[in-house]
Amino acid sequence: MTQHGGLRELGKAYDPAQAEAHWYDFWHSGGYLKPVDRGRGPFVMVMPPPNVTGELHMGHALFTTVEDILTRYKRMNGYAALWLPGADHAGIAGQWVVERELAKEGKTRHDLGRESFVNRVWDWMEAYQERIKGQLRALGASCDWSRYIFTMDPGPAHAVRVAFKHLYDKGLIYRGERMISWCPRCMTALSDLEVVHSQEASFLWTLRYPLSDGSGFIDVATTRPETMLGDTGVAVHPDDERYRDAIGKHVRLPIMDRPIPVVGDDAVDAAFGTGAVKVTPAHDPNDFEIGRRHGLPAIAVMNTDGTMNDEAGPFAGQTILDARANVVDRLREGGTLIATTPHTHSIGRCDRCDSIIEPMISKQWFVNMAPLAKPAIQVVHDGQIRFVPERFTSVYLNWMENVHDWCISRQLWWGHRIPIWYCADCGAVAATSDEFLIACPGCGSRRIEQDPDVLDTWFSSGLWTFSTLGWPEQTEDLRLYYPGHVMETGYDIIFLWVARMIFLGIEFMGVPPFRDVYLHGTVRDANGQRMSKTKGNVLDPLTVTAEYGTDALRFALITASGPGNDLRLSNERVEQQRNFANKLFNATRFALRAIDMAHIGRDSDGAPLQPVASAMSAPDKWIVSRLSHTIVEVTRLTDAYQLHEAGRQLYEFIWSEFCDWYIEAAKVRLYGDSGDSAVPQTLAYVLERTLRLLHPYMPYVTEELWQQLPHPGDALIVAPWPNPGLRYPADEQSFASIMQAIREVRNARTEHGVEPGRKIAAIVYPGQSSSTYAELRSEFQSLARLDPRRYEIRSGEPIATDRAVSIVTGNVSIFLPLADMIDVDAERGRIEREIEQVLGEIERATSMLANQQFVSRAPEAVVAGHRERLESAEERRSLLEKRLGDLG
RNA sequence: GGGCGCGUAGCUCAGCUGGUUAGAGCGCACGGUUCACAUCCGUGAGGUCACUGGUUCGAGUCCAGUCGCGCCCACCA
Repeated sequence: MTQHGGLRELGKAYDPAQAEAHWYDFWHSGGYLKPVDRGRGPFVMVMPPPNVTGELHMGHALFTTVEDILTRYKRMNGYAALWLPGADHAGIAGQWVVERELAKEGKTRHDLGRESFVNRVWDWMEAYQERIKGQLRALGASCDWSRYIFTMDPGPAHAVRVAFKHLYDKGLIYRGERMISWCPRCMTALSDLEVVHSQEASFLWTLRYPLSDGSGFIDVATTRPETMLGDTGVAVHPDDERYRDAIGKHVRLPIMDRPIPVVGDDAVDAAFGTGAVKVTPAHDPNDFEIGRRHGLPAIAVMNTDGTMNDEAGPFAGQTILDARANVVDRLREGGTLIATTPHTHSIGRCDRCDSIIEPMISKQWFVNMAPLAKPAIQVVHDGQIRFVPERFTSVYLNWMENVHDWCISRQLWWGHRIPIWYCADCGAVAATSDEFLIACPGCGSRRIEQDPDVLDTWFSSGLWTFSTLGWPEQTEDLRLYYPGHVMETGYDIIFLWVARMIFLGIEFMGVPPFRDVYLHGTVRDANGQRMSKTKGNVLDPLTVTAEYGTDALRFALITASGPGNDLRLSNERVEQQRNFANKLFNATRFALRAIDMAHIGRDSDGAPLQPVASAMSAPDKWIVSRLSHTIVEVTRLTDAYQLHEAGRQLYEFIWSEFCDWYIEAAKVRLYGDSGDSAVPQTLAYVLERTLRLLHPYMPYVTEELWQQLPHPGDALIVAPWPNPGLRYPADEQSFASIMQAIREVRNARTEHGVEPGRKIAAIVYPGQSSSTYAELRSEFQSLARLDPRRYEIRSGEPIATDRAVSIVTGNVSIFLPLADMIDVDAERGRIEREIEQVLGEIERATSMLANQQFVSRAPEAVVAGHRERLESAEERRSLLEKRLGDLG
């Protein structure tokens, strides 16, 4: 094993573990993972930084695969490819994993205090960052480790403060008392996006509120009876006949026994429930708005920890759910509970901990979105940013056009501290880009205190495309690598992350941070279920990789489904791709034996020369031509982000065309006595380019094998992307026709029960294809397993041969005199069926060609194709009919 | 209440810009130990492309509608 590529012993089967350990080091230590200017300018992709909360999962394996393919592809195409890795401190999720650890020791973060708790989280982050780096390497990620960066590193932290101050100074960040989503378990405010809504079964309770003047009552329907303790009004639709007279009157709130007004408001749906709504401005976003319109006070009856407060009177101290039950009981006893109806409605839960979210009025920091959204909509509208697949464009626009202000403060300890300081003396509020403020900028007082809250983790993520490059410093990296080209991530974080990178990129850098947004789907298990630890259906990338190899996992992931679609992964699927890697490995072993014995010419770069056309026979030209075709297709598909389809075509080309047909045909000349051939040259040429083509998709096995072959340069990872070579249409066709004939002979053999090993006689009337059959005589003989002494190629019209199976393929007649194995009647039946088929073909083609519309409107080539087809079908029919006549 | 995706062989999915008789892998059936590979090779069976209508010379592919499944967004008590 040499440090610099070089020859390694190839075993009998591909051993991924050995190759992976060796080649990753080779790439890394060779400096190939850093961007190197090769004249085509930069290609930049910033990695979505994994949360440092644990192990990598299959979603990470998927994004690594896609991004690594794109990076390797661009690198081979001569771009200074920068794939910038990093990790995210994961705010609330990061805090939570450490809190859970503490819980095992019977402690809470409050037992430690803020400072030592944060230190504890840092310990976790440092340990797990190393793990995550190792896991990314194991997946073959060819990212630039010299630029690896963490969201809490000094650079990004400084960027966060500078960005905050800038937005604050510009009036785009403000502090206000608003209705926000509150998680009573995490004890923090959340943004709308961190609340997951789902339909859950519950009840609709109807409560009776008596009018204060004794003239009757109003029934209200609610899903949250416990909030009635904080009711400060009842709302009805102003046009609702039933309640029109009540507007302006008061009702007496049961239990709390206080008068609250009845108001008329358009927001009330007269058709729902009783048409009257209790109004709790402190605990419902709708009620908050209604209350504001009518000047109703907001009485908060809950604490931030999910219990009732003193305003809840007799229920103070109870949990919300207990209070609900008790309030309902109490109302029932008092006769004011009128009905309890089963009802499913939407419940919001915390994205992290699944607790039920409470809407609460709270003083928080917000980003004023309207001015930022405007240009972020524009750049997508005018095509500066493109989504792949395209359908996500409208998803993005729809969200951005209706975006609400973004609540960015979190009552957590772990994260970027809000860079705002309050002066105890003069009451000044000061934003700073420094880590600490010594004195109040207003009055010079030292009695200042920093806001205790931290920022939403996505605030720093939103700056990631430039904070990673040194911003706000005007670094060389920033100048060279901003804006980037592709942002690859999951469709589930379009709003959380992609949208925010776009408007923050525009705000701070003046131009959008990337051009193409490639979105991948979710990796599911074999049954289409989301993988989760509780379900126990998780496939761990490293376990799978250890068993089948990284290349196998990557290829399984990439070929499973296209961009934007979810995909199913199973061990069987990975195993299939392991087999593919092994197939390629063995094909190369085969080729190497032939190549080692031949003197293979090289071009000026060291790549094997294209074999001399005059020395090539049809199979050589066929495979070279097919390779050229595959290069064109894989290039086109990779450029179009159709990586799954590119992968499939590579699979087809390598397994079916190269291995099953070319190598099998090549053996005839290699092992035969035909003397010199272009086979070793062709093998070297085709294989070397094929490995280059496959390298982004299967980096390890290709590097391993390529190093064994004559090749240009030192490392496949930086070898030039192959240009399509020559096409040989005539040879492609002639070999394809021989392939078809071979298949038909094999078919006939199987149908007639000929033992696989037995060599049989054959008489071929090739007609116009005589030169093809003459040239490929040995290949045909060998692959169809014919007896050389009883294999004849005859000219002229086919002459009946008794007791023979007859095959008509193209315009060629083949007779297999199988004597006693032939049942004449069955043979006649078979031919009749074939004639029927051909007649159908003839009819279709004839009617199409008779159709004036078709002939005049369809493209020339399509019409010509049908003409040719008709011609050959006619010929085929006459051959078949003659044969039928001969059978008597 | 809006929006999106999916429905193609028993299963999982391709089919990219509409153009022969719709493909792959797995599974199934039959048969194979020749010196690249049994992690393999050969042959085969299997599909009214969810349904209805339309556009077109031509539709799995484009349009409209229907049915079924899934997802996203939205402050309907």
